[in-house]
Amino acid sequence: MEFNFKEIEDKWKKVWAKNGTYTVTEDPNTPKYYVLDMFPYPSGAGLHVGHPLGYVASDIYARYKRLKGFNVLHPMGYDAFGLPAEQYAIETGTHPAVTTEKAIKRYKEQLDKIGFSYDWSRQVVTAEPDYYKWTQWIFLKLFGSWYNREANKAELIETLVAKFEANGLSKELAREGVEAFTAEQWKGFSKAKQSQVLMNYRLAFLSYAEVNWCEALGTVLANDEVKDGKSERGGHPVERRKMRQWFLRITEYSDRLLDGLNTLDWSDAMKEMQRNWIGRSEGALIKFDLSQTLSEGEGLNSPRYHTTDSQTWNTSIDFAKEHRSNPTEAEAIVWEQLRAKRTGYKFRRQHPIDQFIADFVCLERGLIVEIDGKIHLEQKENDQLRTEVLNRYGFTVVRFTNEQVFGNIDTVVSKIKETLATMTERVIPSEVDDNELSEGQNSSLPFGEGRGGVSLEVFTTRPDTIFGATFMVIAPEHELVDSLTTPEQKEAVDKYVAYVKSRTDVERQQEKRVTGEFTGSYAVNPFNGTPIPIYMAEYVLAGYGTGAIMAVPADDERDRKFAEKFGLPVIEIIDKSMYPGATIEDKKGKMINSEFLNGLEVVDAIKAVLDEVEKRGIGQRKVNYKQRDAGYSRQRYWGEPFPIKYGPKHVEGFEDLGGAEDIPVPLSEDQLPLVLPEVSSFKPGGDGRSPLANSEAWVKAGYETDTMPGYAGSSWYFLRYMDAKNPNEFAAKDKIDYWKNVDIYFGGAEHAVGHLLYSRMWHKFLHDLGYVPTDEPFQKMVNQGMIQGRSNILYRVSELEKDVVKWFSDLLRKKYKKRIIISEQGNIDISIDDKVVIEIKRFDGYNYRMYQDTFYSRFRHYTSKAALLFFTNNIIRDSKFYINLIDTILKSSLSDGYLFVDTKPQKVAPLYVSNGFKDKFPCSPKHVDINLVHNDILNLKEFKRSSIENRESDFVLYKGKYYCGYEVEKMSKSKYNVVTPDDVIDKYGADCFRMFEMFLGPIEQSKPWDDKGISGTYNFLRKFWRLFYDDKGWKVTDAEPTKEEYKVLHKTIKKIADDIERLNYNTCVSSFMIAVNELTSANCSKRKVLEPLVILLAPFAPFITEELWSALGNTGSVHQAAYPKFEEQYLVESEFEYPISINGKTRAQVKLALDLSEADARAYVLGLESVTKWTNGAEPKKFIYVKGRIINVVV
RNA sequence: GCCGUGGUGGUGGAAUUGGUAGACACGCAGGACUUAAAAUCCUGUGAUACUCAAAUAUCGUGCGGGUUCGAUUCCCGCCCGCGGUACCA
Repeated sequence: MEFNFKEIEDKWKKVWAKNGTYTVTEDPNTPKYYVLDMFPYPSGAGLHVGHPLGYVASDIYARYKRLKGFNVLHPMGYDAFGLPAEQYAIETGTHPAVTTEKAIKRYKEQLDKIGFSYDWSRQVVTAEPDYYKWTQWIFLKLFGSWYNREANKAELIETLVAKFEANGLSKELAREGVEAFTAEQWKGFSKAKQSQVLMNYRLAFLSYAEVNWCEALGTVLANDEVKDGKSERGGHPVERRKMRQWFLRITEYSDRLLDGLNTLDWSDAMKEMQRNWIGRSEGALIKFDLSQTLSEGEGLNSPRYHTTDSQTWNTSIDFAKEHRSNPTEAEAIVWEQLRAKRTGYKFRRQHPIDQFIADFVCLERGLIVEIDGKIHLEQKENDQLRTEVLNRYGFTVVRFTNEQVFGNIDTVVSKIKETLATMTERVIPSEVDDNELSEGQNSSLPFGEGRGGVSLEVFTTRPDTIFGATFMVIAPEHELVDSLTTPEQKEAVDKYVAYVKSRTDVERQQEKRVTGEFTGSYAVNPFNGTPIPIYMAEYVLAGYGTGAIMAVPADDERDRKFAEKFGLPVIEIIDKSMYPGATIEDKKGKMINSEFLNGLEVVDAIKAVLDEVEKRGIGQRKVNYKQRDAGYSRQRYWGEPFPIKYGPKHVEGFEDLGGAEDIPVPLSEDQLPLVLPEVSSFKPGGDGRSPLANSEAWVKAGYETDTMPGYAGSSWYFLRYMDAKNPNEFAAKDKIDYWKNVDIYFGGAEHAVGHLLYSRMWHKFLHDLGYVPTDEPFQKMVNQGMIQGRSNILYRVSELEKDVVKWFSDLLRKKYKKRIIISEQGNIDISIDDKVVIEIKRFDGYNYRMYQDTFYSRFRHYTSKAALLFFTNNIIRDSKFYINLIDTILKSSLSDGYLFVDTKPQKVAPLYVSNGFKDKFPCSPKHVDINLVHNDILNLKEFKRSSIENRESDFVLYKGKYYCGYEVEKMSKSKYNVVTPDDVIDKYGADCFRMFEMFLGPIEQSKPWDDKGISGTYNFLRKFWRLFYDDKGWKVTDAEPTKEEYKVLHKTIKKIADDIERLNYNTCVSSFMIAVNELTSANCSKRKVLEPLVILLAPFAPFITEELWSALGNTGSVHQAAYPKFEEQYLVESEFEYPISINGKTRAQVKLALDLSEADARAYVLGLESVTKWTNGAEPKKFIYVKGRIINVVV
């Protein structure tokens, strides 16, 4: 009887489904075991061969644990919200729900084919309201909670409010940016003000963060949609833009997330990555005063700029700074218009005047611009008073509303300009004495208030190196950039800031070139007053520490490079001569050139300098975390809606606010789920808002238009599996108490610092509120490697002028050698012998006449040379013609006054060149769907049919064919390199597919997909089958196995059980192969050997084993059988064949009894001819005898 | 850049605690069966040198050093691939 996998697999799939073989229920009498897979995002491309790698591994483990007697929870579901479905919706108009449902159906089909033992009754889908109701519910809990640092756990916000009501803001409760208040004051605060204060505590809170804004697409882009500062789709410019967004206060959990790692059975690598991500470092905040002497900024001595007294300045400046870094959207827009003297006058923003902070002020003319409808309401309440006071100091105030700013910024700006035009220099009324106001300034008030305030604060982990700090570096987006920049440096700084703005954080840190710019200002070393120049550079990020560093070139590699490039001094401060081999960053050595620190060891110096810093009040010790609070808003449609309305218009009880609009108010639990509305269009809602803004009803109701990010639903799904259909709770308490947490979690290492940190935080949070009994969600973690794809690459020819000029001039240079000159400026791109000049333009498809006319008028006067206008598109396609043309002109007399304009390009279409030509053209690589490619040859017909853009494409072929390049990389839809398991299963069956994936190599290792070796696994299954059946049929006997046959069995039992526990599945498959090979050779078809072997193999190949189990006459399922016992007695050996090494090199083998003593062994071995050959009879220097391992003779 | 991880025959990989490098499988070559092919089975297969052959020697785990009787395994310094780098999932 032949092995017919199709029949067998169909048959048992049905039986399992009918019998509910894999359905589990909570059973307090059986030990539980929870085996979890990272759930997939159901992409339109379907499951690819990389997904099942982890699923097969976990399925084997789950099945193994069941055979070992555990009650195993092994569920599957879908992370169904996500960008791809939304992108598809934008392109095609298909609702993401439809796309997603289709994809899920396909995934389910594919998964079922592979024979997984999932309990499908527990399936969850994050995009279904039944599920996201609870995601929203948890969000409400986060919003309604704060982190009590004293209790070191999250608590409901009510406990905080109670504390405020009792004692006001106590020292323990102080948070950055929260102004002190008493209990009485708290009670007197408006609802809005209270809400604003509480926002500093909530675990889900509103704040500001930069996003990738693409004006042309009118949308916010994900980081991987941005390449080189341009949008990946369309190549439009992308800018960083600040927006108000939701955040999760994960930083409150940083320490617990770190400590928790010690209790987890994860790989060291994984723990290390999380530790480094959280990045706890102990150091100090140190304030560097700004230098007065070296700055030449305006107004230092002019009374006109003294706008408040020193005490008020000091309290106001913190507010001002805070506001500067967190402008409202309207303020940000206005600032864009006012900054950099765009109105002709210098404006400052968030500038303290008297006891107030002006939004924008032009000190020169005394004009204040106020934007209303913003967060700091305390100012609003004093509008009247404020205007009066400001007038008294000689200021005029103009006000605009948010609506005016959003509506028409141009009108606002021209109004400001008009007002400025009517004003003269600021007149200080006589009754005000500016000098009086500025009394005491020389000690505490800022030199250089005009340059941003008192001091520059840095965070450093190496305060001991402060005497080696020869310059400071601030992030280009640092809040003080504008004020630190001197007029002379302004242009350069603006240019640099613009450059940095176009780059992502990753690009900035990757940059190998050293870039930066001098601000023109200086700080002073707080210990010895040495002036230190302040630079800005992209390698300093605003989000880390204070966004400013003291650079110590002697002790930091990056700082050193920077110093070299900008010619800054290096002061050696640590003598490492007594530590040879210590690297520059090791904390070893003796301090030198460091005043009071001289002679101290680095570790002691750190302590000493910290004490001194605190004593002198120039800074304090501080623990800093690299980890930031987690951005939780996405300007997208396909995500969970926030259960939030904005008061007061839309929420009862908020009538008392008068005008303010942006106080978030949570929905009540019974209003959940807040279901995603239908929208008229999936395109962005305009002005950076999500497509939800396209729903009129939604906007009218005052709902938040952003949605939650991808990780919202996936941060807690493993809890829902415990009680997937519960309509009343996210999961019932008794079920959570039974299943507790995940025992083993299979997933990719790519989630190390995203999903795995967020989930841990959510779990800890739910634990704090008493909803889950465990503090950690995933006890053991297995990282399966990725199966990489083999992508195919097309080479698209660039038609950018600069690329083409370079390429074409290189071509010409080959022919004319040194006669070619490339011109950097003007209209001429290339000239040859000054006889022929060539201008190269990228033709945009319109205005051909315009190109022609400008060209003629420009070159008409050229009487002694030929001027040629070529279009990039045309030259690339027919370079021979153009070179011939040039050649003809050079050789003839045509050149005098000859003007040539290229004919209009036939079409503006992408041009691709075959691999082999790619170096001959200016090309950029582009992925192509591997389904359109066979053996690296592109199917042109199908390619052209695949999209509108492709239909227009042109090709440069090699021998009549288009050869693609290839690359091994992540298998993903966006790289068009997905291989699905379906074909493999059709051809070889699911058992074979499972075993082959395992056989490929260790699961934690990545490897490119290649099914070349699959026939080996297939042969194994057939060989196994043939132990039971031959041509004549069933051949299993009840005969007693031989000792050797038992040995084969028990060797295998031991090996398989050991390897499964260690998750070395690839060697399991090898051992099965060895066992089958040995039994085949021994012609063994004995039940006593084969039956246990069937059970051993069952977790790997569930179908064939079930069939054989039933054929052996068993009634139940093999997957519910008992795991075979290993018996040592069959493996006991009395002899071992020792390798005999001479000087560590194996030269001979000899069989010796295992209980032989060293002396006997020595005598015997040294007498061997194969040994005396090397020793020449002499006594060896050494004789090494490792029992059961090796014998080594040293001569 | 930073963090993590990997590099072994023509290929995927094995070697579990420092102890016979290349298990198992693919591929390839030769042979058997067959009219033939497929399938199946058998033999060989790291490189080099020598040899009719058997055998033997030298080299060999990304590169360069080191520790050790002995290193794929431990240490130091490099090179390259892959994953992550906070809005792909």
